[in-house]
Amino acid sequence: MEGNVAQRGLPMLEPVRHERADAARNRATILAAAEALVAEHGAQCVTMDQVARAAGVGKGTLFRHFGDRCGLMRALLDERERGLQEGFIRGPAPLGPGAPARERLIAFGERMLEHIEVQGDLLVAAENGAPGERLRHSVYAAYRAHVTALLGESDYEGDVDYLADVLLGTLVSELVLFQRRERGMSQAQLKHCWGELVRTMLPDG
Amino acid sequence: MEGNVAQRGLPMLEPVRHERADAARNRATILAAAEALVAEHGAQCVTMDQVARAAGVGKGTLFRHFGDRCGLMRALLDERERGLQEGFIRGPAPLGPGAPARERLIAFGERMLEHIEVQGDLLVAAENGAPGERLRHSVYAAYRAHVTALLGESDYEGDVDYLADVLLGTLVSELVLFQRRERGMSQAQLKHCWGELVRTMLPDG
DNA sequence: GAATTATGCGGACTGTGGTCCGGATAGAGC
DNA sequence: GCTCTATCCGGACCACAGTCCGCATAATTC
Repeated sequence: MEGNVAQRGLPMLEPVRHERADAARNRATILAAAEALVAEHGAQCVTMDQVARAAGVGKGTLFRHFGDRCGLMRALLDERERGLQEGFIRGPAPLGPGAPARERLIAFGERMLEHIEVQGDLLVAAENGAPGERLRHSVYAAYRAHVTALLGESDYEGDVDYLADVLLGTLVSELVLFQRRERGMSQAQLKHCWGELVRTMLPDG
Repeated sequence: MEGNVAQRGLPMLEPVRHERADAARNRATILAAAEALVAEHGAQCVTMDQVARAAGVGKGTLFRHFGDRCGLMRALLDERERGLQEGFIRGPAPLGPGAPARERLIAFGERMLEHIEVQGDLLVAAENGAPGERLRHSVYAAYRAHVTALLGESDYEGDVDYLADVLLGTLVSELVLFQRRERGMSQAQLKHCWGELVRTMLPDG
């Protein structure tokens, strides 16, 4: 697990002893097997036993590497999620720096909606853990920090931390998928509504 | 289960055959047992087997009456939740009719925050079901209809259905409990932020 | 390359939510 | 009261997430 933490770029106090070669091999095998199974059956329908069997690995190995089901799903999302964050932090405007905060925020939401469009079921599976776990997790913290920073740049006068939670609540994958699939809203509509929402909250720039 | 539906006041096409006496007795016994267990151990720590044993009833009975764990939790919340809805619909202003839409909306959120304060864990347990189930459920639909109606009364120009989801997303018990317990926000702070949020979205009355 | 140790492995095991179905029984009709 | 049937009951059963621990082995040290 520590090896994994190191790979994810999370803070660490001292060099983590590198993972044993067989462990690294197993992690890769598991991820590949899980990815294939998810692609074939959908994230909701893949069981941990299936993944273990497909990877030719014991269940214990699976859980030691990824902690729990959500951890495995997050690991599958990890690469693409890091790509997202790159775009927010260092990518071209309006997503990245260079545009006014309001435009960046709108672009952020639109990007997230696209992400949900593609990774929806996986996101739901990854967020579907113990109560509050989603909010405690570093991915949420990163998004929140980004939104909070943008709100701080703007001339919004209220509590930016609170508003960040409000805005991110709008982009919860469970909700967005519901709006898309069961309320029949198009992605364009959702993007438009998001834009209007942000414009209403941040009237100028 | 149909008997339950009738009790809850949901739409029904024709008179539901009344529930057998033993079934009604069992439902009451189960609810009493569940309430006691939840009061003692907290909703998260109560298992369905425990409830069945405490009620002196088979597991099958439990699940036939309440569908699943969330259903049982919802049933425990039911009475108080109906009280809430009464207050919104027919209670005194500013919660009920008589006040301007914006004031009613603010009062609505404050009332919900108080509800979460008291029933938090039970609410989380009740919402913690299959993905999207929460949103599909009639309780959410009722809240949403109420908020949508209030927004419709106001002079808000955007998509009121979308805004209703946004506002209700702010009042998700998982999020509120996180803000209260792990972010150290007071209830007064949350109420204040909610009020500011609504005032920002609906600048005039 | 032998000995030692930390790390990883596997799969049996547990706890829990949820299903199923043979048997019991309340209530209706007589 | 007797019969009949729709409804309900109970608990054995299943699926799945997650744990545990004795065994295997990669890495390290000499």
